[in-house]
Amino acid sequence: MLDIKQIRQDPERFKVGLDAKNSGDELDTLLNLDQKRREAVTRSDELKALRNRVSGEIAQLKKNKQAADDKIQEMKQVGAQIKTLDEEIRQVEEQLDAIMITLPNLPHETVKIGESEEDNVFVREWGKKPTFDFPLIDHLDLAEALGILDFHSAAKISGSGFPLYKGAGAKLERAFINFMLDFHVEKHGYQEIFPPFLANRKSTFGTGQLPKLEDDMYLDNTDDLFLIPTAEVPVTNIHRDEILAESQLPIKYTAYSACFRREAGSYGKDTRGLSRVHQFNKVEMVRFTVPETSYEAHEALLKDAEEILQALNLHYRVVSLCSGDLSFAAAKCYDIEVWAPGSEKYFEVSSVSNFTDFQARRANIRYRRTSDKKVSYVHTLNGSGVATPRLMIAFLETYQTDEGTIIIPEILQPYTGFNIIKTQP
RNA sequence: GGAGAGGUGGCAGAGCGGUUGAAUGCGGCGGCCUCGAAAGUCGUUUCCCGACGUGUCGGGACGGGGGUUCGAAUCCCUCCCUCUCCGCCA
Repeated sequence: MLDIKQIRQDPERFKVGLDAKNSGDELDTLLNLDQKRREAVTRSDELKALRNRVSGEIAQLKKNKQAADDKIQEMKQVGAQIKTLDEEIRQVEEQLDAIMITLPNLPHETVKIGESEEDNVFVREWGKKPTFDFPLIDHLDLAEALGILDFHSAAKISGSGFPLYKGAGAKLERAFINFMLDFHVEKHGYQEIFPPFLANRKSTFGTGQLPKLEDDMYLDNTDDLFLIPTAEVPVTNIHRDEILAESQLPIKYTAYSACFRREAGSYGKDTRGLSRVHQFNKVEMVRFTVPETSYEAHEALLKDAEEILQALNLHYRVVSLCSGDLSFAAAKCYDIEVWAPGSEKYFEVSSVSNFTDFQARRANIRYRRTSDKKVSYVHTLNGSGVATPRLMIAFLETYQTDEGTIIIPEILQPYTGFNIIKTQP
């Protein structure tokens, strides 16, 4: 959520920022409604002040056993006026909110103005594309031949786009998760969280999925709960409606969760095998910081995610999203794309975003400054560290042998308990 | 799912129609005391909205929403949540 006071003070800045995010220009309507609201609030407050004063007088009169009927009659009128005004205010606020909740965060000054993915900026790469002296197979053919991935059974159980891992494949998936969690806890100092996988409307609104992305989430209608599309939702909402002490910041959480996405209408491009699925596993990192340090934290978060791929010795590149490709709540975002040699493609395995005070304002997450005891909004950030399906793609394709087996790098062996994946029985 | 109890400030816990933003205690912060600390003691300690000389004034908030009333933390309705017991269940 943006700050209506800031918009009021400097509409031009917001106009420019929203344009950069290809977002509608409802600013004039918004400012008119804001004006209307403030005028009505002032009138209502004046009447309430009158009512409070006279009600006090009535109380005195009654105490002294004197008649107060004329004052009571008068206040009855005032009460009716207040009711009408408050109803008017409620309606104006409803219209105001309807616009406010659809306005995206403004892009940071370092973000390139652009339309789409095409305009994203290359930041850096790590390692290089590995070379092989035998013909490569892509992850789906590899995994099905090895018997570690079974989409056919999953389709029978649930539908298309649900992975089912078997044997060493299941163990490898679990190894990824445990390896990443331990890494972030032990090397990067995050506190581990195991959150609920279903979240209510307030939570999904707080992180910015609602209202725009409602159709992208699975909804349990009976209880009005959403299957989380990312652990960002429950973990960020841990501190919803709280005022933290500055001394508590920064807060660093990491959490594994299953993630559920309907991915409606995304059939066609880039959907082969594990590249786009309805349910996947992800280890997420979430940070809460004071505003002054959020961009430093953003860079640190990016490095925390990168180190996972470095530890697994997988080649990747980092891009900085242009304004038009930024998500609704993000002010700045890096994507990490891992190289999959069999598919000959880069796959996005991590999005690392700074939401500044946008989510904090929606979720009402604040902190009290030590210096002047004033309360203001924290900055929230998160990044995948990382999502497993595309990691699996890159991993299988990078570590394949000419015999169709998969070599497990040493760092992962304590988690898998084996050093090679051969055809499953 | 059924029955009962309850949701008040950072926490505990009063108030149950008329200066109650809210007693009291704990915690926090500041002063005094002390070489220093503890103890003691005095003071202080919520957030949101609006107006303007930015500090003051006005309004609002006692789980959320609605109602009754001149006036609601206090009465009524409704939803949510927590606890206890019963039922069901991994």
